[in-house]
Amino acid sequence: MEKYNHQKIEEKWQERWTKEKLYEHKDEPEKKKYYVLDMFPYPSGDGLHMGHTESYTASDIIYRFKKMQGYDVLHPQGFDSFGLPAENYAVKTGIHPEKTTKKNTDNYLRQMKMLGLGHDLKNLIYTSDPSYYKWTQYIFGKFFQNGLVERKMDKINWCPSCQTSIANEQVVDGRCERCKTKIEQKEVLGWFFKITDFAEDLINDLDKLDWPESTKKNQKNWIGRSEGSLLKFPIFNFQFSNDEKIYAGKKNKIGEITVFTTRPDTLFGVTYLVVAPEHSLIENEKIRIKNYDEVEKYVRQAKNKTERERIENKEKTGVELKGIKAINPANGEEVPIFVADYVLGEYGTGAIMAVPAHDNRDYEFAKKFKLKIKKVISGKNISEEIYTGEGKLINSGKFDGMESEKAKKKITEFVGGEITSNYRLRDWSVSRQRYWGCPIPIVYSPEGEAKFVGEENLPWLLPKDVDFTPTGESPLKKSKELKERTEKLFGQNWIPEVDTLDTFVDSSWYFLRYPDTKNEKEFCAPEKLKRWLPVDLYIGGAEHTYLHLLYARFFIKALKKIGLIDFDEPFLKLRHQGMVLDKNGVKMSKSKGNVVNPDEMVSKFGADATRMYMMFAGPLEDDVMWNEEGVKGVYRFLEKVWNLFQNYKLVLNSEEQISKELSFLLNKTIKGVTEDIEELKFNTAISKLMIFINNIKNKKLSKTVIEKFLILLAPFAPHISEELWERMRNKKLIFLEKWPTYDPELIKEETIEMVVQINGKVRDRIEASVNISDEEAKKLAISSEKTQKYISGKKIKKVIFVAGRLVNIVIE
RNA sequence: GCCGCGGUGGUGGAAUUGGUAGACACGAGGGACUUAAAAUCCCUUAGAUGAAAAUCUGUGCGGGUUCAAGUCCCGCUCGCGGCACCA
Repeated sequence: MEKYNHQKIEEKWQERWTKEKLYEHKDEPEKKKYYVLDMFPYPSGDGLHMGHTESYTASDIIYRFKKMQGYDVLHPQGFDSFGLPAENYAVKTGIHPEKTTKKNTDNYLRQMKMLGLGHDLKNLIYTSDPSYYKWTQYIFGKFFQNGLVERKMDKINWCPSCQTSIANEQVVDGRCERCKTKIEQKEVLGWFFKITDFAEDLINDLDKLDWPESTKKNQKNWIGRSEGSLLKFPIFNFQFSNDEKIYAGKKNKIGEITVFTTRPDTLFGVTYLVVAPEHSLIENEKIRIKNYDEVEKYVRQAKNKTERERIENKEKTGVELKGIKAINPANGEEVPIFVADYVLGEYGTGAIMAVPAHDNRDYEFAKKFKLKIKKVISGKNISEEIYTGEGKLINSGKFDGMESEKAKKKITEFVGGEITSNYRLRDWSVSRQRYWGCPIPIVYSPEGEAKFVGEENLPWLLPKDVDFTPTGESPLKKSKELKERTEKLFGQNWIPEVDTLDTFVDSSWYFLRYPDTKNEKEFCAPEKLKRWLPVDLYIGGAEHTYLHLLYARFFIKALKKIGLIDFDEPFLKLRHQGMVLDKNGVKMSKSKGNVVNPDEMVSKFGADATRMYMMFAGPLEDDVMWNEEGVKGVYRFLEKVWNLFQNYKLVLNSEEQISKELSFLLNKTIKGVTEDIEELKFNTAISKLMIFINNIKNKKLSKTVIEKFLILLAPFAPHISEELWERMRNKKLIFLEKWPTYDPELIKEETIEMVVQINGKVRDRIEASVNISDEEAKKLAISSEKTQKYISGKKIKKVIFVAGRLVNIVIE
């Protein structure tokens, strides 16, 4: 008997499939379409990791399954190939990112083939390729022309030593992750996409998506809608007599502060206002603020902190703006105004009304600065002076006795405020002071006016004459070619934009390109968009919940608004894969030295076993603990299958008649496996395949039984299935076969094991007809010997019959 | 602190969505084959009591709803992930 040689089989079929162009997509318009999409990888030097292996295997299973079910399936792949690591590598080694990228993507492609992944390699996408980023720039231009892009000040983390901007993620304890230098905050002018314009739709449309509930909830919270009111507080300048503490009374109104509050019902309890360090009031009232030096110092300190530092500082800090006061519009009371960094410039209006009696943070602040605390809502306090819930109003003039809910509206009306929604979501800053990214297709006139370079000038190429050593300025600024190009096209003294786009821009629309990757006239032909979009199934990590998935949704909504597409959500169904941990449940990382890579696993166990174990270890969305002991289990299973079916002659009986029992088992397996794959429950699908094999020993098999089983196995373990399929003397590839269907008649059971419970405890099991009547079942249950033991002499209160399952006898 | 997810045998996990808890697999123990080992095959494997039949207990903890709870509700607790003074 021939031994199962995974290496030989896998290499053979990977070559054959390529040769026979199995994965190359050909339009089959008569079939129903199915678009299954992977989150394309960033091609790092480390190659594919096990997380990719897991999610790509999952989508590959769906691809093969749907294809055999008769769908026209699009299963593309590409690379998110712009990005920082390649640039950093270039700084270190002088090797151009283009070269690194090519090397890495080639390695990824080799690994994907090695795993038996069936992507259409004739339609790959590289986001760093001009033929792709031409359309990223085209879309940017469309957004620009339609008012969805805006240029404003942005705050970035700046490392003075590395001379570069640093992502939040790379700031550790306020210091640069790499060189440990203290990070500064720097203000730069940058481009923003107005994602906040779509906040409402981004929340509401989540309801129509088949996405994990947790992901939808998280996105909702991230966008963070809150209902509240905008209220205006007039501000006055106070004239003081000689003594600072005695002022002559309110004189001139100098303006007003608008606050956003979710609790307008507590307006009467306001005892001070707070503005964020960024608030324009401070700069505007410079002359009137008597302690401006102190205020300015505080503001400077606050602004220089990173976002995280500002937040981590639990102790409340702040400075009163002396010389000006605000008036509570509800009761005319004078209240002091503070600047404090617990109020954020970017949220709401950057100013709050403080109600220390009913808000935790205001309370802490008031305690520290010895400010008045005025209770205006009656409610049960839990061990503290503050009550943050709603209730009946007190100390609120004519609103006393009113419920919070109603008072919110009435008080807002009373002071001429406006009821509104506010979002936590911020506009998306897309400018990066980097080289290896998509150039922003903008040029500036000598007067400084920004202009889109125009579709005729796309792709607006990334210049090559650039030294990427960081100097504190965008690398493209050093390109002579870019400058000359700009002047040649637009005139003397025109200057190019030198920032590049956030790589999330590249990945926000790539799935629109796949159906038409070679199109030079459009990012995708309208009829192809119509046929293929939206994506039917998207598989990828949950870490993309907030950025990528939200940005892609925004792109679709923006493109629809502009009229370039006619659907409003990109991904109808979304599933996540879990993390791959080591066998002790610890995250894999280079520093811990516990990283397992696909190359190693495939050479040891083969692609089929590696794929199958990933899928068998647990539900797709759960974390997988990579345990080689566990891989053995599926390997043994494959060996068993191999040994059983490798020889056509040994396997077959001359007669095709198979037992009732076997056809029952086969049909049940077909049903179960089909339904499980449909729901991406691959672990239980595989267990059903195992059960089938465990139960066919000593049974007479036929060609069709074995073939049907092989087709069921094929999406999970494509190589071995194809090999055995060929050995069954089939000429056509297994993946061109039809997915088997089952006969519902053949899996009907005639008898069941009916459980008899007494007070909910199982006391007996009786063989009964599936169609047993209520009355008969109860009679049978009560008359059983075992049951009698428990119920004799007791009074039966109630008997419950659940068809096809059980009888529960309730006794006293 | 807030948000999300979760806690089932020695281990990974299953459970028709309120109806037989522990499918499938790993590991472990025993046996067969072998001079021996590996591989393979067969049996046992939630815990307790028991020679056995059997009985009781059991899905993080405490309550509740129900004829019936791993599944639903309330209160805790522990673990993981994310976000962070969001007014």
